[in-house]
Amino acid sequence: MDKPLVAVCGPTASGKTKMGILLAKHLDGEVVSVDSMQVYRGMDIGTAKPTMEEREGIVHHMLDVADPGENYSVARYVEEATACIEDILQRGKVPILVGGTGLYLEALLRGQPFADYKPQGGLRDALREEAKTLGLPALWQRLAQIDPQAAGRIHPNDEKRILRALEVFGETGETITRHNEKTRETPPRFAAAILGLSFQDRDHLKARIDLRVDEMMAQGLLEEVKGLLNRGISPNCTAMQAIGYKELASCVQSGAPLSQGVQEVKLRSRQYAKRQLSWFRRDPRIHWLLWEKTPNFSNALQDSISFLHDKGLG
RNA sequence: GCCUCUGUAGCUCAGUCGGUAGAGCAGCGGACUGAAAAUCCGCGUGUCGUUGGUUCGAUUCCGACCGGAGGCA
Repeated sequence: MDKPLVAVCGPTASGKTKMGILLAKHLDGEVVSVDSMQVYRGMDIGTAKPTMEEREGIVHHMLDVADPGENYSVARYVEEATACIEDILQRGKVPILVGGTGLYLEALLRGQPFADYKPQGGLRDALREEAKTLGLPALWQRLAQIDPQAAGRIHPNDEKRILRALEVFGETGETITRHNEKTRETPPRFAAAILGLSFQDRDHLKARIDLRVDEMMAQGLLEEVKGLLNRGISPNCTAMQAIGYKELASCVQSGAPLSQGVQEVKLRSRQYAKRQLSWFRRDPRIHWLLWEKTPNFSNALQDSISFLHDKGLG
């Protein structure tokens, strides 16, 4: 705690990257990406990873730290990004956390402890298998027996969370409810001044998303996706769940018209932006900067600086 | 020109034997603690093409008109 840093969050295509770089230049900082997909090497266009030119000499961390074939996770992210932040602080620079993955940002700032085991063990697969054979309701019933609170909180259709709760219990002997309680008891590791970027009018965000997807196609997103498939990256792995990748990959495999795939990417991006907003909007710490129609970075920078000043930064 | 079919939510369509209507998708809202660009939950937003007629009452039945599709000439 008590280590001040800056974060920039918001929905996709809201201008976080550019804002982060402006702040880093102004505060003599380095950017730490908070993005669950930009961690993968070779996934550049579709994840809107800043190019070397766009970075303007600002050092970026947590990009290209995993192979698309690996299964990355929040736990690994928190560990690695924490090390980056500590290092930046030690060198007397300001860490600027930039990205739209809400869970990663929250876990990172909180210094979230995770249950001490490797999820690669067979239990997760075994549970998944049981869900198929016994049916999900049976597993939810089991959860209700060992952890009624969790069962009350987790919807009977939410397979991922039911399996996760049973997994934590199976691996550690502790319920997920107890684990979560313990997490909440530990004080946050970092204090951050958090800026949130978005548009006043959702239609303007939609327009920006559409435009950006078209730009990605022009930059060769299709080739990037084909390249990953040719390298033998499975369409089932986590990296290929990324928006833009999974739609085009299925286009390539099914032979469906590309225009249809592009429409799908735009649609899924829009829906993703809504989920991001729903995550960030509930966070009262966030200082929002809302674009009128298009981003106005110089105004935003001024606004940010005075906000940071109030927070004792800058 | 004549005949047939058709017009219902933003889109695709169901339905009302006459009592003002409902699905999927889209959209909107929400949840989220080791896959999170993932996963899950909730919400119907409507001159039932227009206009006359019959009727206590018409989106529903009848006529005319308008738009769309097809057929015959």
